[in-house]
Amino acid sequence: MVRKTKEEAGQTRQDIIEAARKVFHECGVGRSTLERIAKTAGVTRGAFYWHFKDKAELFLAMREDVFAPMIERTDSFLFSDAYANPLDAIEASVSEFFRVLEDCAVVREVFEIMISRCEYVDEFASVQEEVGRPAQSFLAKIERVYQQAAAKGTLRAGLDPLATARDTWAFTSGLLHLLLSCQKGTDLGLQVPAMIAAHMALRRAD
Amino acid sequence: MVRKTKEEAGQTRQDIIEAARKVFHECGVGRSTLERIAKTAGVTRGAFYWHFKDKAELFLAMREDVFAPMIERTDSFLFSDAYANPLDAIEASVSEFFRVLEDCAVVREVFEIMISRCEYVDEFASVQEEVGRPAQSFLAKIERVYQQAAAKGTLRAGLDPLATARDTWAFTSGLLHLLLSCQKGTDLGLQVPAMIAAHMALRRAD
DNA sequence: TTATAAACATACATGGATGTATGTAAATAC
DNA sequence: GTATTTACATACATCCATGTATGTTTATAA
Repeated sequence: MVRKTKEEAGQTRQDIIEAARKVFHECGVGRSTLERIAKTAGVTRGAFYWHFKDKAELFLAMREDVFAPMIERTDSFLFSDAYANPLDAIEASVSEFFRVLEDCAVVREVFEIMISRCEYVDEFASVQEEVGRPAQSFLAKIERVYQQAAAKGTLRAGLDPLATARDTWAFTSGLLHLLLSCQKGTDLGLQVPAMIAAHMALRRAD
Repeated sequence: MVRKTKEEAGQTRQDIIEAARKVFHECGVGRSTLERIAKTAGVTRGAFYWHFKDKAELFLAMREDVFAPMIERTDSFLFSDAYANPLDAIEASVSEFFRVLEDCAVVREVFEIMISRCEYVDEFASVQEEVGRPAQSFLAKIERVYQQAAAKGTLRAGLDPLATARDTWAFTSGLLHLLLSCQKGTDLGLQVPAMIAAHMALRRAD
């Protein structure tokens, strides 16, 4: 019972990714030993080295596993034409992001690992750039949507779309970090929807 | 030449803290060996174990070294009575924070270590709480100042001081994280003063 | 049907980090 | 001026994590 079918091998790979998430979250990436990850997945380090080059590659795989669907999902709100007011699309997209973060433990764990359980040095320095890229493109996206709002006259008079986008960008990033690292255990989570609504209300035309 | 005077011993301790900052910043806290920190400071691990219990204690000392003056400084702006408009105090305080962050390499290094070069697990889990406390009290402080602004009529009509404080709180946190982890190397730093000004302008009464 | 290679498990080699125990010279207390 | 303690340096014991090399079985291609 050594050689598995391609399907079974794929499952093993997925098992390792999920084990990594658990162990990374519990021990931090640096202190997580490949031995422990393998054991948690019910395999040996042999299986790990077969599927991944090293810990960094596993980390990226784990991240990609939840990142791609997440971005796809929030973008679907952001670029939906179901909203007459572009500001509603932004609010819905941001709200959805934090709703998933609240409801989905897997997503939350991955974000917690990335934010406060990983040291971005050496092999992980490049990882940090990859993590920063979605943030950068989020800024570009909401700037465009704010421009649409300005064109439609739903953005408060006098507001510059780029400046407004940057403010929302920082707000979103800050909320994420406060939720997952600084203010865990407080009731901040309950305030999130109201905070988002208040943030957006400030930039709506009267 | 083994026993030093109290003064010299204090200098040794400071040397170790500064060496730790360098090494932590370069290798990350987890990968930083006490051997290397000691060597960088020009001492041996013996000196380290004399002055500190373990790596976590050193980390806290390094942090305290720059945190306390930083908070004292920003608070002096926040609570200064030199500003007729409390919103100006908030803007000055936040601006000063990011100015120091930009100008002072030591401060920036410590924040970069705390944000993206440390894993907050085990002994460091309590450290994370300590790091979160200034954030929590910053929220309480600016809420009070926003209340003062509301009382003086300088806060935009209809804005709730607490909600407004939370927004500024998230904005500030996000800007810090974007600057130090996600967007290093971009020109975001240049935009900071304008972003702060725009953020505050949005909540000023006409 | 056989050869090949996939999908691991096992074994081994290596090196480094931590913590503690001990040694020691000089500052300081008395 | 002596005793004591400080402020380290040195030496030692222990343990573990990584990476690679090798072995083994079976799916799969031909």
